[in-house]
Amino acid sequence: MKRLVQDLLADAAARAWPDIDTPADPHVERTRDAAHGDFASNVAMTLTKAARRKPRDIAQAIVDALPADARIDRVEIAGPGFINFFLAPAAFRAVIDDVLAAGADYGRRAPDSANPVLIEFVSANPTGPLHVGHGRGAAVGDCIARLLEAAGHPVTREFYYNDAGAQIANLAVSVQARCHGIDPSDAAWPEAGYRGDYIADVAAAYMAGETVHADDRDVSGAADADDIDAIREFAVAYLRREQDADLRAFGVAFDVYSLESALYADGRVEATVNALVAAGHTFEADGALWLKTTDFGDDKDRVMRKVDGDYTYFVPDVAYHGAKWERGFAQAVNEQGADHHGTIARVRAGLQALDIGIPEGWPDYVLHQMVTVMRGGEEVKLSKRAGAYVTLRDLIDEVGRDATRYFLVARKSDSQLTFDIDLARSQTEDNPVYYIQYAHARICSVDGQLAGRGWTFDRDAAELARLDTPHEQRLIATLARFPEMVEAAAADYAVQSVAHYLRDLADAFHSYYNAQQFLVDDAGLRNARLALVRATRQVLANGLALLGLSAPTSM
RNA sequence: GCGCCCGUAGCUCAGCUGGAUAGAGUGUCGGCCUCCGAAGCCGAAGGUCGCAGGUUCGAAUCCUGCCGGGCGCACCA
Repeated sequence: MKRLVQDLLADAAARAWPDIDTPADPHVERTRDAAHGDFASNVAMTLTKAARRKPRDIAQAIVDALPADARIDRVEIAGPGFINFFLAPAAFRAVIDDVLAAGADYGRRAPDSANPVLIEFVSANPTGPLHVGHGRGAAVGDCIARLLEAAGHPVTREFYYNDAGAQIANLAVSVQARCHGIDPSDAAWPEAGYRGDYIADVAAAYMAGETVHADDRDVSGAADADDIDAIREFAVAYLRREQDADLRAFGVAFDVYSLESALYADGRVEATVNALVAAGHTFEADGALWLKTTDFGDDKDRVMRKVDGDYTYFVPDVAYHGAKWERGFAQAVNEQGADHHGTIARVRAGLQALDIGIPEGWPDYVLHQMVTVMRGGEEVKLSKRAGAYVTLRDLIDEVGRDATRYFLVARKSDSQLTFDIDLARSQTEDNPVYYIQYAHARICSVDGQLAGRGWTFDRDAAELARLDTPHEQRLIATLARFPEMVEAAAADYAVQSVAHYLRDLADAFHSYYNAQQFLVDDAGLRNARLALVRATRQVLANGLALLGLSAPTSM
């Protein structure tokens, strides 16, 4: 509908002012106040300079040139020069049939294989259990993936992790110490070792010769406390298995796992270094090889190869993203914690230096701010080394999967988030997610009542024209807004919009429910109201699915 | 010191990329179940949109400078 209004306006403006450059895509928005119609546009105000006329005069000229359309009831000029559109009631109500006909596809665009998107998220290193911050990344990333799918993109969910490097070496040393019976309170405990109790679990499993399955690999514990390579391989597999179990419990699944070690094994890292050297963007200094990332907007040059001959993590990062590009993803999204924002400029710079046609702003980044966890009125510090830990698993167990997911996506990811565990637990009955799910369950319940009274829903008997109360108007308008919301949220990676929309929709429904009886004797009215309510249930379910939440039929 | 993010009702947060009288939830106060589920509804109170300038018909939104909070600034990832 918004599209229609935009097209009419563009047409009218062009005809009213053939000489000026009128917008092909004029700004149109939904009104907040019903007195302003259903849609409003400010085009007239934006043309004051070019047309050298008063905004209201311009608006009048545009309105005079507006093509007639049966779907538009009337058009008014208001305020400083807004053009307000009032939809024809029949066109307005058509959304009910649209929803019922489309079902789970309402608000979704047909998949377009020409626009695949890769979204990388979580990407936690296998050095410990996932914590709340990873949980936010998982919830936000998965929700973005769902939004992009709804917007018609084939989506690949990818998890990248470092399975070599210094952190992993530290992990292996920590597990080895536990294998030798050393614990963090002993003098012999490694300096920066991971102190968490889970390290002891890994060591025990390794010494017991357990076999773990993770990421399509099986690894058995060699039970040899002196074999550091075997320990490392086992520990990585063990912790990856644990992370995946938690992610599955959270309703998050990945299509592809990428390992940093693979980039070395297949020569990709070496090839990337050679390409960068050949492109002339490198130099040697102080015994190290550097990349002139400052040529591409970074604030300082970066070391690629250290004095000891090893590459810095930044090199495989560039190699990895170069590979992503070559896999055909013109759109790629990286969802990460904001504490890694410093790497963005250098990764993009490295990709520019490769000179293989990657656009400057590629890939897109969505950064989520820190999650502060409160428990017992105190902040719980998240430190893997200290071992004080609020795991994602804890939250799922204590707060519930749906509520945890909802809380983690209901806020703009740019904002810091305070997750009060006690509050989330004690407030389970006041939880916003229940408010939304309750609306869905209530409608299902109405359906049950319908059958109990010997009626069935009959769309053809529904007299939709009788849906004229303010509650009904508001509910219909909210249903009509869903596709626009999905499109905008997908374009902006704005997961919180979905949560807020669902709140609004549930609100519109609950008010209606309390104001009007649906199961009335008058069949024309009853079926009309049922059509509206069923359409509402469908959109609630579609929206909940975008967040990865369940749509219970009873609670 | 430099860079990024955030300051909106007592508290937690929205605000559709510059629009009309700044909105929800929660908390406080007052109402609503012989009636499809009260995990609900209706109403009241609650604001210098951190501060100061600037841009223009119009600013919570864009620009600049301050103030406050967070996160980064490795030959760690």
